[in-house]
Amino acid sequence: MRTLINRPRHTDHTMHKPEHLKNAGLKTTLPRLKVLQLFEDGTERHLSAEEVYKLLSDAGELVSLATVYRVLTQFQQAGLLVQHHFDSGRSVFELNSGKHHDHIVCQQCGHVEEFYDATIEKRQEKIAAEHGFVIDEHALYIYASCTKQPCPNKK
Amino acid sequence: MRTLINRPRHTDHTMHKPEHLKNAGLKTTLPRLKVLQLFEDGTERHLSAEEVYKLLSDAGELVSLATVYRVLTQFQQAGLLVQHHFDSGRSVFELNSGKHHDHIVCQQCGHVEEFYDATIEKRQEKIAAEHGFVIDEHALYIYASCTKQPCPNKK
DNA sequence: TTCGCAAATGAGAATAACTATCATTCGCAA
DNA sequence: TTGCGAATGATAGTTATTCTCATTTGCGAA
Ligand SMILES: [Mn+2]
Ligand SMILES: [Mn+2]
Ligand SMILES: [Zn+2]
Ligand SMILES: [Zn+2]
Repeated sequence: MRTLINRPRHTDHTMHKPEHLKNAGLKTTLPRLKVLQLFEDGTERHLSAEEVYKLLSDAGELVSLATVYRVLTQFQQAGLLVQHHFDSGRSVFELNSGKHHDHIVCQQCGHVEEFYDATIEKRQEKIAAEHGFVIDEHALYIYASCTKQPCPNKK
Repeated sequence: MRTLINRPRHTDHTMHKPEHLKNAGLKTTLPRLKVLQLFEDGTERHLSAEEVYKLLSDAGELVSLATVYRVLTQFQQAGLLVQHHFDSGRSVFELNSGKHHDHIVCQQCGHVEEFYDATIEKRQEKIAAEHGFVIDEHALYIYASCTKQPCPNKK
């Protein structure tokens, strides 16, 4: 996982956070910056509200849980984050890369792999059309077990 | 949807409910029979715990909500029912037909269409294998809108 | 048939993951 | 700087589901 040290300089492509918030029509506040920072650090791609709260708390960055929930929802509505509903019972968020993808979730360690398959995507459209529907969105979750035992992703 | 009228006679394949429960290693109790009956009637294929509870209550068949939850979980573990997690926030159950299928959920009316696509299924296996995983299970939910307005399934 | 008793149920308390309320604080435009 | 509407924190409230425990029930043994 990449660290924050020796981060590349700002460019049109890598804006810093305040710009992101401005563009999303959200005013620049400390809690919003901290939450966004966490996702942009990229250490963990898929985070639940509780995890965001814990990670910030552990880093001495206190943001109330209510605010974490509010901010995550706002970011998702603004298109900064996308939300997923894994079987775990709580939703997880990730930075919106602009590229749709689906997920493989390891049953041993919870590790998440991403994939995109054009064939599957096309077939879905076809199936929906055949049934008289147009797709708003879809979710494909593959729950799987690592073939290399013990699971190398398990820490 | 198929009706209960002119149901075929019992055969090895179409057992009546007490047999189902016996086979599943569950003792034959009134609440279990009532819940199973509801699903075997086939009027509604995909039911949440709350819906099962309401349908039974409305029919004068009182079964406590706690028992409905317990029984649904037991049936699912016994392989009589399968459980799905639509985006709604509550899980729904359906009779285990033995034939895997995925779902299209209408965003207008909540109507659920079922489909099976061999191409998608095969691709999933391939993708999992490529990533070093073997699939335990998967869920593909297509959230869609009816192209014929207004939605003909909306009651 | 009737017993005995482990298993199942019902009523309601408890939990987990959110969501709403509201008094206080903060960001920012003037 | 100041003023004020938006954002936050603390906490109460919801919703879906699970747990606890006193009471009832299914069913094999007698
Ligand atoms: Mn992802
Ligand atoms: Mn189905
Ligand atoms: Zn996809
Ligand atoms: Zn499938």
